[in-house]
Amino acid sequence: MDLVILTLRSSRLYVLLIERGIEPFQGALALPGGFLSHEKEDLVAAAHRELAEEAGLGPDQLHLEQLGFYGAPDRDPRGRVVSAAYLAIAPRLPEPVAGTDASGACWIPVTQALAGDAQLAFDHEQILSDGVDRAREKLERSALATAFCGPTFTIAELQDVYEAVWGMRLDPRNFYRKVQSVEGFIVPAGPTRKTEGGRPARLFRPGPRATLHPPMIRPRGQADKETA
Amino acid sequence: MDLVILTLRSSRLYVLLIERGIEPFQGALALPGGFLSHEKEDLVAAAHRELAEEAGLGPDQLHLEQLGFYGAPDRDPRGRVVSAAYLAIAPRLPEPVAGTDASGACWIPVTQALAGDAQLAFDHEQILSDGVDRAREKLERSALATAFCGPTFTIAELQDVYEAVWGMRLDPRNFYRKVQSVEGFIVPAGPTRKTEGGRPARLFRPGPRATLHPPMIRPRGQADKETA
DNA sequence: ATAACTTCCTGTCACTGTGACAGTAAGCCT
DNA sequence: AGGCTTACTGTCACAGTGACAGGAAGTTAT
Repeated sequence: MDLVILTLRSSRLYVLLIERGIEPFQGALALPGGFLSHEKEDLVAAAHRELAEEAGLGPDQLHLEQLGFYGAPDRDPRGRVVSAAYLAIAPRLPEPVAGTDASGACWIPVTQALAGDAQLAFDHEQILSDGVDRAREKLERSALATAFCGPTFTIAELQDVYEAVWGMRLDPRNFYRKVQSVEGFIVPAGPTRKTEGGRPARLFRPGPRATLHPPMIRPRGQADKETA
Repeated sequence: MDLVILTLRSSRLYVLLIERGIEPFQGALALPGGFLSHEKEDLVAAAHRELAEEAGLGPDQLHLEQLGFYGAPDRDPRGRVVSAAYLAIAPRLPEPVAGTDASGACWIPVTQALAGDAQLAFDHEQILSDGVDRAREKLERSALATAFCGPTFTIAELQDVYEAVWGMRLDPRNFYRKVQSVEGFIVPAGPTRKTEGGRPARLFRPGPRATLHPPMIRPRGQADKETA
């Protein structure tokens, strides 16, 4: 079982990778994962267990969904290993990795992990790519973006999520209009305010609606955020 | 491994089901499937093999994609069985099931299979429901609908696909405008014509474009086709 | 042949939602 | 008080859709 754990750090999309301590691919970076422990363990429960062990993440305030299964006969030199991949979205975390048992766990920018120069073990580059694609698509027509944020957030923070995952800049004014027009996407969280430099921003919570209608539109063929 | 094989028959969406000959769930309807035969067989190859055995469908002119894995500990009374589910879309077929080795294979309307009165084996009702949902979503932003048709088709036939899968009626004039405006979705297939009652219709082939921009819009909260 | 009928295809108009802008409001700092 | 930063509100043109009517091209009936 492999896990694609995504989060946001300083306006960039990061993935949790682990340096392998054993062969094959010793020393290379790989997605966290493992095998099923008990005979009667649920797959989702196993994913949550791995998530707690490797990243110290509890099952609350965390999005977890099936990504796919990867079963090419030659993906593992030891023989046929069919792996179930899960996609997890974690909110912003204060510290990279807290007390875990994994040796070399670290957050790596997705752009860097997929650049090609960082060789990932097995077919993990493909799995990571599929996971990021899934996240990009789900931002369009679901409220998944709120999973990247804490319990409350500002609209600017939410926009930051979209820009980091999609890798492009968005117009703040149109973004405000859009997220406010979709009823039930985000709801005001009291008159509370948080500040950081300029005028205080209103806080919001995730709303009851899970699907966005009409969907968020991802501009096509636009310049990458990195080049801006 | 389980297969959700969908097709269109007389403007309705059908799924291929098989009456189980052995316990557990003997006599109940189930999705076709099987276990991996050779140690080094690819998963997709295994799906194609099952597809040929159970439904007589070759790998050409057939859409096949991963659907998900189902691993609840109690899904099979014999113990933990993790199953990989595939979604297959087959074009209109002249006869239900040709010379296959499966005993009681038959096409069943999806509405009937999901009605609840037809108890499916294991968690196959859930898998089928997920497969139909996947197909519904992919019709919105991909050219998957052409997989339900033969090598050439009319626009009315394509609309039939959308109406059957979505379970709702669409306006033919707006549908014409929409599919023609998306460049590369469908391309004219010669000046050929086919007829059936009224004015002959132009024939089209699937175009090079796999994704639809802007996407096909599924009307929300509309009356079901069956009630019209 | 002509009319009726079927199905295929083309237009038109109002409205929703977006892209692309400028401008105001509300806090901090000097 | 002025300047700076960030948060928020409006306005206009345009693309795309929903909801209609009407013409085009065949078959069948009279």
